[in-house]
Amino acid sequence: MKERRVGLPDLPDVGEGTVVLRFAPNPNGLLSFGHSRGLIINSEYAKAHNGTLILRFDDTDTIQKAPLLSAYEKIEEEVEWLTGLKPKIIIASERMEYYHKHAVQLLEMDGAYICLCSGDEFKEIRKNKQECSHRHQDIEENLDLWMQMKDGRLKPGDAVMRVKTDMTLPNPALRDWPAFRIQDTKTNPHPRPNIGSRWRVWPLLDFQSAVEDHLQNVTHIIRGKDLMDSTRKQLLLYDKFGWEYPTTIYWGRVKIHEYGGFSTSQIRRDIESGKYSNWDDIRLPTIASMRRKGMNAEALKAFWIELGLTQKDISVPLSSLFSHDTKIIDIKTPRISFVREPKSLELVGGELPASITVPSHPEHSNFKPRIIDLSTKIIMVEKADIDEALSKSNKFRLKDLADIEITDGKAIITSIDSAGGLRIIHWVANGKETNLYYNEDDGINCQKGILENHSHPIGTQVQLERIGYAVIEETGLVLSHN
RNA sequence: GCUCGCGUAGUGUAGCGGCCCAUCAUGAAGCCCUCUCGAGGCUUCGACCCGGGUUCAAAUCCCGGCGCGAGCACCA
Repeated sequence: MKERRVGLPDLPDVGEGTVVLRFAPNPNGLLSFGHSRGLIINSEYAKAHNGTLILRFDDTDTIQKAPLLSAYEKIEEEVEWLTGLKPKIIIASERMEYYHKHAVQLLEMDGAYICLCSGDEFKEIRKNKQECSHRHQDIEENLDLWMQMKDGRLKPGDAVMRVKTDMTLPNPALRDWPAFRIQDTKTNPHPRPNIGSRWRVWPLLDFQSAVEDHLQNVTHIIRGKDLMDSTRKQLLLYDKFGWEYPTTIYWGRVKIHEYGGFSTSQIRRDIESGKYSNWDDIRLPTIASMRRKGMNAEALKAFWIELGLTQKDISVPLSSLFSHDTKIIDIKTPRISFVREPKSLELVGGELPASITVPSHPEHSNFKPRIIDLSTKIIMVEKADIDEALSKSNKFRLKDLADIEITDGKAIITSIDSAGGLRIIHWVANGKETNLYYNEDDGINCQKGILENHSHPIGTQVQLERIGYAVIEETGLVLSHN
């Protein structure tokens, strides 16, 4: 039997120098679940090779995916939470000089031209493997047009800079791809105050990313296979500059059963319109939301490492992620009782003590035990359990308390010690009315119930016995998962 | 339409010429343990997309088919 490989495959092409990887989100919103893959895979390799992780903000679109000023710091914090690493920060919008410098250099090498075709016109030309007239402008003309793009004589939509590849390339995506376009930053200023309306001519992803990867000595690019053609475009650019392209690795598409299609832009609009309360709304597939619900960074890490780097498109249920999380949180969550649809029962008979002490965890004694006052002799149990009592057996074991027999709303104690063989149910004495919130089909459900009195601070993750894990918040409980 | 990529149990994943009547996890079923329907332990179930070829030998290499996905934006 061959040995089973565990964890991530070895990183290929690890040379003498330091390994440099990057994670490059658009700060038009906070990180979503999907981002965590790129972050974890790249950071794990960086850690394994004692290399560098670059967090690069690709904030070069001020119109369609305008950056969110507050996202920069928050993403940085999310990255540290998720990876445990302090990444090197690069902000594309603050590095425009470099991109412009390389643009001019490329024009001077006759490796690019300013194209005045409309998008539709060029689409047709590309499809037919033709060349547009602008392709044959001489270098001086191109440099002049570049100036016109920069100084405002050419308006957004009038011109783009295209990298001269080959219009007969079999892959249509690679034919003279666009590298720079004009954005009206007077009416749509960049939200970073030091950038604002300073630039009109902005690089597109393929150019900006390619140049920056070279400038940062990125050694490995690991990303989704939807960016394969992007690599091929960038390779053509690297050839012109005589640079060596990093090693690239791709992963396939992942779909989570429970998550529909969503985009950061859409989430942002929905938050702004009030559909969602914020980035940590429990319905959202964001890192902020998952964190709020108690998800562990380690679970996310284990989950993505398990999926690995295959290029096949996969679809996984959320329960697969939760099973990793359960393993991590089970030992560190104190147990507490929460009764949904409570029905009260009066305890009758038996030698009932005034209070009992119950452990907060079945195996670990590092939690303070719970002391439960029984002086009122009234307890609450779940309606579903009572219903079962009516239909099947009316005998139960109240967990950690007593064997009982239910008749007419009374719980007659038959034994304090467990006689065994009885169904064990949970209960609450002296609880507080509390709401348990959980998301289901893009809606928030609220389950009312009685939560056992406790002294856990806000933010504590607990296990609601027989129900699942939840986080205690100011306004109630938020279900993690069961 | 053109281009690229991918197809191993229900879901993920390992293996990438002989060690494979195929790994591990998850899931389902059952049992054990436990004063939770949680955790833990054990058992069982279940897969190499199809068809050719190469080879003494193919999940693994080649070709064809089929299926799935992505790119062809003045988004990232």
